[in-house]
Amino acid sequence: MSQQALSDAQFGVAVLDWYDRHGRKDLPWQQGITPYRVWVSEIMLQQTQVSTVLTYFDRFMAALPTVEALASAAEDEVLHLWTGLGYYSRARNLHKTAKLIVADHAGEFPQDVEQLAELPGIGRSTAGAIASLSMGLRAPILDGNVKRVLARYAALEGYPGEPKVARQLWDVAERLTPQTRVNHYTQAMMDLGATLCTRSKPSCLLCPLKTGCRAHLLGRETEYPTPKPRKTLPRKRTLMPLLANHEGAILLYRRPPTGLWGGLWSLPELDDLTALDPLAARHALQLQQRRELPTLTHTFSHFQLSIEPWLIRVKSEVGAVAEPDWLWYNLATPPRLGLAAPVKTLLKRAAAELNAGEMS
DNA sequence: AAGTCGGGGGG
DNA sequence: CCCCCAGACTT
Repeated sequence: MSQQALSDAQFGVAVLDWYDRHGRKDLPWQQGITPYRVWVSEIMLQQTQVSTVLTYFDRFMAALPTVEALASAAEDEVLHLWTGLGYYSRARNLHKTAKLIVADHAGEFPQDVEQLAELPGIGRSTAGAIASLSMGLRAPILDGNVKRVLARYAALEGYPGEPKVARQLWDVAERLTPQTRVNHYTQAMMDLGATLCTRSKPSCLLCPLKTGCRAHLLGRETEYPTPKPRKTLPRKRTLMPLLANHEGAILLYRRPPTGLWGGLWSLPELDDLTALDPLAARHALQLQQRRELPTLTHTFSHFQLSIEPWLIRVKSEVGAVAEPDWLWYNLATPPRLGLAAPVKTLLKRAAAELNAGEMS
């Protein structure tokens, strides 16, 4: 295998070869394959992990072995068989579709992706899965596994939930789907995503696509696909006192080596002003004038921090700060040390405030 | 484009 | 705790 990107044809060959060696072939819905069995399994597997579906599929098929049996079953019976699986509209749509197939299609599934996708509960991806897995039709799928494989293979930027990105993914999926053995190809793509190309810690060294995978070549596998953008980040607030002594120095402490702002020097964090007294006592400080500065908002990847800074004049005994991991940060002759970004901003503001105070 | 539907597994 | 899972449908 060359170290260059794979051609579309080579992609299909690599995937099919991997399927022959490592693809899953023993799942219940892979035995005695019919459109009905594949359909039921695909609906169950929507947003539901294989291990969960395993405990439902056989029982459902034993109770309702044919589309006719399902069509004539009571809805209560269908929902009973679905109990615990969640997303119960899937069961209701399953029932509806069974009735439609019996009534309008003589009990036979439409041999056509577009018609399949018109049925209740069957979208484009599920239609592609039914068509390819049970009918041998050349149709792409795009479930969570395949999205991940393709987004990494093409190093496709953007959240797949955006229509523009989804369209690009479908284009890639369409282009890479081979002309033959589409059933094995479809199964292999899902298996790749489920077993090797996992969300975290993917097993790239075992992957048949590693020589052509752009994300892997960039060493950025886990950066694709772009995760769902968090809408409203959790909000937290904190009060940061800028304790300024008479030499124009601010009290900082060093954060623990790991975690947020690990090892950086930062301002103390308090829930409110009442927490100030213990802090002052701890460092032998006499609190004097204090004034609130404008609130500063800092956004982390996982939450938004609202910082309420207070500039507080203090009188300290000489050499009072004896504890390790605390220091007086002299604004006039700043030492070279790591500062959290908002802390740096606040120190700058404090310096301006203190200078202005002296001039007035 | 965003919200809804659900229970379970994994980090 | 949060995110995600063989998505589809509604608003």
